[in-house]
Amino acid sequence: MVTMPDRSPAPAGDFPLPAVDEQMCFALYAASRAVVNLYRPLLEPLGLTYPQYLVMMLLWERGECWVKDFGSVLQLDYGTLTPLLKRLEVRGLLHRGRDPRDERSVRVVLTDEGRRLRERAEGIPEAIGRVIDLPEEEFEATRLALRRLTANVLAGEARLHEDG
Amino acid sequence: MVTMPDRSPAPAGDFPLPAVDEQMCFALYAASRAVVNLYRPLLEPLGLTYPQYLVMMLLWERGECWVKDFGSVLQLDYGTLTPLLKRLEVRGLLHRGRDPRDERSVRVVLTDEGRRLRERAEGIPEAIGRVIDLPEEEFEATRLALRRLTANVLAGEARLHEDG
DNA sequence: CGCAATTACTTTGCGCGCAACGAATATTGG
DNA sequence: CCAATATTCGTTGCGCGCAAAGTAATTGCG
Repeated sequence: MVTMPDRSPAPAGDFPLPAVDEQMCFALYAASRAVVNLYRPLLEPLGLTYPQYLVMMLLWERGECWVKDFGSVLQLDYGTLTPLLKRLEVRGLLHRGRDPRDERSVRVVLTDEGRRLRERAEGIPEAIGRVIDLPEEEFEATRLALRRLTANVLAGEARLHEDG
Repeated sequence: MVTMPDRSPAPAGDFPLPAVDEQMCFALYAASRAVVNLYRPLLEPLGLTYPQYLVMMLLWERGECWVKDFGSVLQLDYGTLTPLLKRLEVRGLLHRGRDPRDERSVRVVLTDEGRRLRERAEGIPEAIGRVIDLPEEEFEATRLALRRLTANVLAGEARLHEDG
């Protein structure tokens, strides 16, 4: 890398592309990262990352899961889930084991320590809500709009794959 | 890892935690990843990842940038930007160089090849819009709701840091 | 002026996310 | 029953995203 001359190059011309910070995709990307960053200091005392917290919430809700359940609910693939679950197992929060009736499947169950961690996580959603501080109605409307958006995106993607 | 017995363990009890797939944070996380996945096949022919596309859009808009501009607009830190910009430089899409008037700052300018790439990217926003297929009004409302949400999150985060 | 604080960037380490490839088990069709 | 196919999971490689620590240049203050 070399030092550069002082002049400014000519701008790129007219702009058929919308400005980056006015596009839906960027609004989503920025909002998602901002919210995950909000969780970080609350999850750090529990020793959890945000995706690990999602996995633990599903386990707290169901008590047990198969790995493919995490995949279908959280939309994560095995390349992400396998090492993530291994780390949680090493930390003693869960056990993993093959289903004897179908040796392909891996069942995941909470340990007592994993169950106990739930109590320390109970205040998190409310704490997050206080910081975000949006009217309940607007908060709910935004959440539902995101679900419709995601559903449309996944449907559109499927449409592309089946014909063109 | 060992095979496991057949029985299901008892569920975790009552659920003061809302279900994972009904929380705002997960709606955001899922929507953001779904949309980025929608861009992937469109960006792959250009040899760009999604964050690289964001950087290029800002450059197409301004012609040149300082590294800290990417940081403030895209909310990315140097640990992400430095290697990303190096990869784009190796690909010949931009040049990086120290500002002779302030040797701390690094200026980033498009190469001719980087400018030419813009033409191949022009159809992307419209193609994405066709796949998402939401009424213009709802699309816009969701985008603005996300901007308000992000603004509130960042303001709330700042509030936590200044007093407690 | 001198020196502490600040700014702009780089580097390292770690945990995702995802594609691509591969392995093992289960299911289905002939 | 056997072969082809599908399902479930694992591994590898790469590019983010972020924290923490470090470097070099500039600014601000007494």
